[in-house]
Amino acid sequence: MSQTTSHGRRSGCPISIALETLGDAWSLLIVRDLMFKDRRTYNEFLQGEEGIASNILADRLRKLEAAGIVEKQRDPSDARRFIYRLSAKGIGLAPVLVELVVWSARHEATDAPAAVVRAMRTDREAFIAGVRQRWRAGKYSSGGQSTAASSR
Amino acid sequence: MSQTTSHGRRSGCPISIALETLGDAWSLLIVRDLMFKDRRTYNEFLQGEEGIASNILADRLRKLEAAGIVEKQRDPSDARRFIYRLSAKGIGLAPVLVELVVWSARHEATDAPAAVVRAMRTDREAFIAGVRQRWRAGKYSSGGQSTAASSR
DNA sequence: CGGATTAACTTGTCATTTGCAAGTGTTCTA
DNA sequence: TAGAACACTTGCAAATGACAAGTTAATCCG
Repeated sequence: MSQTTSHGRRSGCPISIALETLGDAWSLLIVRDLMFKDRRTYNEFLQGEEGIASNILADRLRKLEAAGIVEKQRDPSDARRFIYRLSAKGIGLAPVLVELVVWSARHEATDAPAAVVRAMRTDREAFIAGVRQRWRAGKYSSGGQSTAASSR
Repeated sequence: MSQTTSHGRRSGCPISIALETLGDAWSLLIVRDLMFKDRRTYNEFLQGEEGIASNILADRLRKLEAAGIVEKQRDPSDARRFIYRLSAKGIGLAPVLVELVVWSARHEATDAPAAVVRAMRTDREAFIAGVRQRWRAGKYSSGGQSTAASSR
């Protein structure tokens, strides 16, 4: 590790700092799972369509928690489980992910429902507000029962 | 490489697809250099404050070009040089980077000028329009002479 | 014109990270 | 109380990353 600055970052650039935590192939997918897919446990992440390896998942969850993006707590109703949630800092990534989806859907062939992408573009603020609301609602309930990313 | 889908992507999720190109520690920094710092040549990227290794830089430039995010051409005024520019797809990442800067500046100690961050937040659309304009202006001139990221 | 310089890479080597398969320890559940 | 669930860990081979030292081609300078 070659570092120039006093606090161990490669530079003070906000983009660079963000990438030190999020700049890899998996971290933002975990955030996506938490934000849009309501996945909350280790096994739910493991079973995601991209097929993350278990050791990498454990490592990334640890780092996301250390970065204050994710919070971990035992499931009160089943002590084998841990429940992972986004922190306020984590849910703050919603605009970034929304813009990334819009960009990707515009330039690549994705399976994102056109209606959702349109909602992200045309009702951007409302869409993000909805994500935040769902997050707040899920904060104290174990089983959130809302649709993952509804348009409107 | 373990891939499930017919076109070699790990999934059809737009975020996952974007991360296959941009999900590493360096690619978005190159985009940042092109978008905000007016760096255009290999050596300018190399001299960036984060200290990318030369082989990694060459690799990422190749991949960004293959992904259609960056375009490469010989410098007409000096045939030793190549000039790298963002494509339309590349400049389309402006909203993503802007949101990333805003998020990062809010949650970490960065050296981003407060005025710039405020402009990004409060005049978001105007800021992005400005980035796009500078990009368009630089498209056919070799030596762009505009300030990197002015507020106002 | 010819030797020094500059620019853009490549190559070699070693350290770190990743991906896969196979465990391990703890808590439920029947 | 025996098994299954869950959240990891460990071991190892392969891929990727960092660092230093080339290499090749095009200018610049005398």
